[in-house]
Amino acid sequence: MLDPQLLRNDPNEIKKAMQRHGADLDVDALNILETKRKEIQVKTQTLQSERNKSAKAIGLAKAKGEDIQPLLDNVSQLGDDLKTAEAELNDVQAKLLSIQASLPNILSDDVPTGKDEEQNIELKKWGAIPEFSYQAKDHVDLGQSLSGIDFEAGAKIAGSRFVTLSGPLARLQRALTQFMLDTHIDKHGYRETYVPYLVNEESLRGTGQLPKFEEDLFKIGNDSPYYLIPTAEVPVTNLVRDEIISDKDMPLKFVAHTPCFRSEAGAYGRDVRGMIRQHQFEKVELVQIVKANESAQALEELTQHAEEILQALKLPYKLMLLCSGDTGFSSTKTYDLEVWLPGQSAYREISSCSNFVDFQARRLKARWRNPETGKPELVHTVNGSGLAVGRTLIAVMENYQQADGSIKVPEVLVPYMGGLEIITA
RNA sequence: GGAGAGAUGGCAGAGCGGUUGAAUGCACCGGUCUUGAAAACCGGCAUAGGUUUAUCCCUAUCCAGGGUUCGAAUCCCUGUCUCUCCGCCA
Repeated sequence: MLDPQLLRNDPNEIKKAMQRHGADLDVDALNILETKRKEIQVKTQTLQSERNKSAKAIGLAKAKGEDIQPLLDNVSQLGDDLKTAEAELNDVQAKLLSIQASLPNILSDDVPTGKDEEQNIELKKWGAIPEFSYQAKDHVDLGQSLSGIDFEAGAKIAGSRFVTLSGPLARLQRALTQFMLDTHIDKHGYRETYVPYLVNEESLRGTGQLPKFEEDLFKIGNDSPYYLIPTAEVPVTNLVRDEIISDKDMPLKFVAHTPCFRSEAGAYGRDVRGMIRQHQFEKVELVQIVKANESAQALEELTQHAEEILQALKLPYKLMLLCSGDTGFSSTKTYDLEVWLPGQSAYREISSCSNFVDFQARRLKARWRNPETGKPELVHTVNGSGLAVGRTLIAVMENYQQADGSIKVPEVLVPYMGGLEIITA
């Protein structure tokens, strides 16, 4: 959520910023509502003030044993007026809030203007693209010939966009997860966290998935529903909801491994082959809770931490700066890491790292106490995948494939594979 | 699943329906004292919103949402969460 103060003071400037992020703001409607809000709020507060005064007067009179009936007569109308005014105020404020909730974050100045992913900027290319003396196989073929990936079984048990892994490939996915966690914990200083995979509505509001993106989520129950997490960002970032963090605990750096669940409602026909786009996938997520002036730097570092995993696995990748049109709703600036997939002869997203500044924190009421002022200040939140494990598995399989269909185990993973160096059928 | 207890400031913990935004203690900040520190003493110390150059002032907030009342932290209802006992269970 944007700073309402900002919205009030300079709506036209916000409108411009919103257009860059592909949203619009009806300034006139906003101004009308704002004026109305002020008027009704003043009226309501005046009435409340009157009520409080007379209630006190009555209390005093009663204590002295005076006749309070005339005072009571005086306030008979007040209650109804107040109730009407309060109802009106609630109404206006709800409307204002829904406008605010629908507005995306203001993009950072260094985010290039652009329509879609075509206009993203390539900042870096790392690693040599492997060459094969044969037509490179994709992970589907590799996995089936190794009897380690079974899409039919996934479909039978659950439905489309589900998969089962077994044997060494299942272990390879676990090895990747462990390797990522260990690296981030031991080398990058993150704190391991275990969190619920089902969350309530409030948590999803906090991180901005609700109210706008409900169709991307799996919902369970109706009266007070749970949602399957689409990313660990939701439960992990909500750790700091309604908290005031002590200065000496800042910054907070969390890493969590969770399954992620996405309905992929808008993705019919996209990536239907293989396990690129699943309803359920594993991800290791990095979350940093930092002071306001530290978030830009934190994004750079966090992205670096994700890159180091790819480098350790010797997987070729590109670092992309997303353009305005491709940057997510809550983000001010996003880097994507795209890994090379020989089976597709293409780079595909494997990590997305974003700086949300105070946008999530405002909703979350996530603050830290600044010792200089003694006052609580909103934190900044930064997060990114470090990495999407399912896609990393694919990348390893395809990049480490050998002519006979076997897969070499990346050096850093061998200890996690119980010494196994080659996965064969 | 059954029975009971509870939810109050950064933390702990008081609070007869009536100047209670809330006692007290701890923590924190400033000061006195001290060679320095500790102790002691004095003072300050919630959050959000409205108005304001600013001070002031006003409003809201004692888990959440309703209700009773001139007036609710306090009474009633509903929900959420926590704790204790019993049962069940990985």
